[in-house]
Amino acid sequence: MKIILHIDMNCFFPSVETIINPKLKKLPVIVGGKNNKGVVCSANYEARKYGVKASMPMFEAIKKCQNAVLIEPNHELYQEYQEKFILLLKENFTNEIEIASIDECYMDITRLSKNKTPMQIAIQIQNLIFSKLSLPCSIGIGNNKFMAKMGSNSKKPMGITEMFERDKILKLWTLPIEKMHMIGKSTSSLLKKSGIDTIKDLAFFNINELIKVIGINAFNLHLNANGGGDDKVNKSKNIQKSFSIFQTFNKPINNYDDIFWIIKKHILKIWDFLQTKKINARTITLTGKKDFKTIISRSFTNKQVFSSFEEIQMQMLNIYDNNFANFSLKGIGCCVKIEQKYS
DNA sequence: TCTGGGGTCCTAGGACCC
DNA sequence: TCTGGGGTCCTAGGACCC
Repeated sequence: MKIILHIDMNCFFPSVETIINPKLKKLPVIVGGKNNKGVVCSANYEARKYGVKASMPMFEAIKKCQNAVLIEPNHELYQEYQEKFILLLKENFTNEIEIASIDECYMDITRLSKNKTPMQIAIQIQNLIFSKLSLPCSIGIGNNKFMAKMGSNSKKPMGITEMFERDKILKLWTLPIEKMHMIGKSTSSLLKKSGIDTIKDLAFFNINELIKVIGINAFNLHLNANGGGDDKVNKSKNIQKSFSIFQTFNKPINNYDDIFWIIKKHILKIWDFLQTKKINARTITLTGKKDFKTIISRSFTNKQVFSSFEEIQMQMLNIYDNNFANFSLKGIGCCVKIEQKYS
């Protein structure tokens, strides 16, 4: 049986901003879109006291917390701090780390737990990250990734929660279905229509009936609801697969000159990224947002990797001409799929 | 006269996450 | 006052090859 940890940085973006600018300490901080536009990426606990939550529209957040310090997201900075805490974990604990997102990772500590309990290791990790980087985190401990993730979710900030088989009945099954990892809006609404309101309901639901409700995904979710799941910490997932830039406009646009410059601007950033990282791409995707729900994407794959900025630009404009020319667009995004190197 | 089956690559869209 | 941006993974279907 493996021992898996899930490390989750607490309100990571505001925490990093506070390291850079210690004056923010104890002030309500909201990282998100500017000028009343966009949504909240992340808010610290001082702001959350006022009811500010991630993914809430900015205007609403500002209304709830008028004295909040507003900061535009700086992804490069957060990336830097992610690298720092991952390095810290590798140097002091284990290489068996799977990065799950900018502020979370899984660790396989099976081998480390010969001499210490998982709880002791988790406490050490939490203390180390806090003392070296001033970053608070929550940790979940389980026998697979799902249970570890559910553990770290259950106590924030600075929590450590065991989520083993023996904890299933009290800590997992009592949760409402929408609190389950990988169950979002659409799946939870399907499940609720079938009378599944808690994770326990899901665990006891007939698997064949469940397949009829949510399709092939039923197997995995049913396994998870019963406390099982994937226990392989997969280092190969740490490789980035794509890179994209998206921009939403105040008003829909269909003027070709405007479109041309926006696409060019996006591709310049993409080309710069490819050059800096010394990586290649041969598949590009243009995404157009017609309204806030209707998103269309069209892609093109070249025989060889693209060798110049101009080549990508030409193909991207081609995609636009052939698929989007008649629409007004509320947003435009460009994406490249990264070709993995073989060694 | 009938028309398999395995495999790969590509595309579009959807669900989910932070 | 409207509802961001950057990712991952999965599915299903079509084209094409042998």
